[in-house]
Amino acid sequence: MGSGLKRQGRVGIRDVAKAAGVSPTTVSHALSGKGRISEQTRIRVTETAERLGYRPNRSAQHLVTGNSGLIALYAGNSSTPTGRLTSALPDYPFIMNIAMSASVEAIEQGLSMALSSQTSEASGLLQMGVDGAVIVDPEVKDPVNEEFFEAGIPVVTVGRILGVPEEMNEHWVDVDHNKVTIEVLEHLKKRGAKRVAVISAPVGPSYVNDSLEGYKAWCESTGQEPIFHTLEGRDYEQETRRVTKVLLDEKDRPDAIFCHLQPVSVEVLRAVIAEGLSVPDEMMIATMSDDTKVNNLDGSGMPDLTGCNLHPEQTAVEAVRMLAALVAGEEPANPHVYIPGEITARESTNRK
Amino acid sequence: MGSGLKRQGRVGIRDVAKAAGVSPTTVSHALSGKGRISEQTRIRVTETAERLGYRPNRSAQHLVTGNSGLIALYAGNSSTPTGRLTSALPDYPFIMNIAMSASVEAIEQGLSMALSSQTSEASGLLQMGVDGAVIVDPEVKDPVNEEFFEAGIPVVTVGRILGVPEEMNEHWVDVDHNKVTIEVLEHLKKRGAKRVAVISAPVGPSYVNDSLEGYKAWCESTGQEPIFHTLEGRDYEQETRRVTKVLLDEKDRPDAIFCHLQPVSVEVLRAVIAEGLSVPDEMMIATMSDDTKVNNLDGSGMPDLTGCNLHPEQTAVEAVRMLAALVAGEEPANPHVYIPGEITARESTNRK
DNA sequence: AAGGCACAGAAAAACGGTTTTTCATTTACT
DNA sequence: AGTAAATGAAAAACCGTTTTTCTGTGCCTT
Repeated sequence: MGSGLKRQGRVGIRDVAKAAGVSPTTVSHALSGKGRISEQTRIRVTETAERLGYRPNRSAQHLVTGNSGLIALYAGNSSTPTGRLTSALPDYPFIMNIAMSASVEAIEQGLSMALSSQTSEASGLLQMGVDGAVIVDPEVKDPVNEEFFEAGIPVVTVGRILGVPEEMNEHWVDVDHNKVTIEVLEHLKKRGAKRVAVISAPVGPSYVNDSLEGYKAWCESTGQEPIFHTLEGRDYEQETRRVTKVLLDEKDRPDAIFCHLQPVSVEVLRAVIAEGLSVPDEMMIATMSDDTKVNNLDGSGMPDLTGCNLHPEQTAVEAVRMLAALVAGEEPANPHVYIPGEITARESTNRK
Repeated sequence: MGSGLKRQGRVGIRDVAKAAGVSPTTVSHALSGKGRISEQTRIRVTETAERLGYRPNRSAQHLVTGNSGLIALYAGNSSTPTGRLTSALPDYPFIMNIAMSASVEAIEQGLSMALSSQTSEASGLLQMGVDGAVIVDPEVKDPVNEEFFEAGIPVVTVGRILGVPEEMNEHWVDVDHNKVTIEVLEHLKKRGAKRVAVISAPVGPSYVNDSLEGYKAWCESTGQEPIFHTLEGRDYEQETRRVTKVLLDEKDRPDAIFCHLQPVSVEVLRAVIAEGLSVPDEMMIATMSDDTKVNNLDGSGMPDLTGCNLHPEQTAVEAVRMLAALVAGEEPANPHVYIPGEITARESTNRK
């Protein structure tokens, strides 16, 4: 008997209360830390709950607190130069890793997360009454930002929105692109690079600014003249080849190139090799966004690309935690979180 | 006043009841079609609800029905030969598109969806009490299948589990790979191909079998001798180059190659061009999995790759709908759904 | 004409928590 | 000593649905 019944064995707050010899109220208070109860009771209740494997029913919690328990993850149309209007989510492993980790962390926090990569979807979720949103690589131009802001629901961005008043972008998590850029530059220098050029992603996302700032500061301190190109056109592959050619044809040719985007660095790698230069001996190449699946080019005759581990998982977890706090009405410990990234050295910079 | 209060204006079932001059019970019945009420009342109530913009509170619904309102989307470790143990989700745009569309359809169905790509995550969600799961490209070997099955929660797979008893894989949505394969072969033939070779993904997922079956049937009917290679090794790029070389060196060389995997066909394209053959004139190349971002190779000097539109969005929607029905305790209209795919002809097969 | 039976709808009882209110003890203060 | 305040915990109310049970009707049957 009972095998056909749903969730029948599930232990509820009343079971815990009975087992601990207290009232349901006390259990609720003990676990949430909200009421006034003695430390002794709190401990006893907590242990009992743990022992029985009590898990509060999320629906019941959300019902009484009045929120939906749903958060949105929005990664809008990417400004990276793919040449087509494409949503960022499916295309970039970095963002996908964020989505995955965010999803499991949301569950952990008693929330669930819906994916959206288009304005209409985001608006739909807003109508639906989401409790909050994580916006990945936000852009000033994107109307979605304002929509969420005006709806008054909490938002945490991954990356900052540049050029808006502080109160419109109060909470964010960001990878320290400035620092990781400098780390890469130092690495290149240590491996013998004399002149390092940068091929930057199109301006828009904050990471582009941060990285370029890091580069300029580094040039300042090392005395190197800055050499950088920012991609702009619709066809990034062609643009990349053009820029690469310009760099290779310079009288005082750089001997290392650092690109923001992984596909760009692959293209650079191809172009450089096609030009007859050896990598890494005559030219070192590194990328900021790292896609391990693609960067490991074993057997293709091309060296594996040095990249950066930008810790998408950790970034996601921090963003969701911050958002969960905001949704619960608490002010997060720190409204701005920087995640450190680090270099993943591979063959393309392994000059001896 | 009230601006600080949460969701205060939200219209509930009582508001609708009051406006329609009936009891909340009647509203519930009118909307769900469950109780016994007159057609006239049902219409009046439905219109009132519509007019007021009534949206049922999901948490309240889930609370009373006893389920969590959460479904899992699981895409396990891919068997495609990346050479590394990598989770399928972030790497394949096809799967990501499924995840995105599934997420929004879940919301539409009053559910929310959690992503998982690792056994541990899937198990965690199971513990958490998910109401059901969508498993993408399931494999017999994956213990997750059995775990869900034994937990007795409804599962819909995208693609079939081969070699298990019917009752272990009752519900699935599948793209008709057999048919789409034949469509590609017919396309190649019409463009003048005399001998078409196939480079297949490693066996495991049902689509590999289906496609190869289609190929064999087509060969049978056209009288062509089947020429196919199945990738197996850990290093698919090297393996692909080896296989391509074998094909090119044959005495009666094929003049068209159809690959299951998009990265494989890119590698084939490179190898063929490197060999000095012109595409599509001397060799046509097509792929089954289509990644528009990567296949459009404008400006790289390589022709765009002909692929197949496998309709990941539609697939996802069907799968989630079926699962939603199962979760609600209904038997879906059709336990097996085939989604038609079609060819997207591009330059790599545009022989004149 | 009375008993039974559909029928349409309303009232009441869950669902599993949280929050507010109430109550019974201590402790503290004049 | 008597009252006020502080403390710890229980009781009650509530969140917004669905489900179960109940109440009137009017109609059919005999």
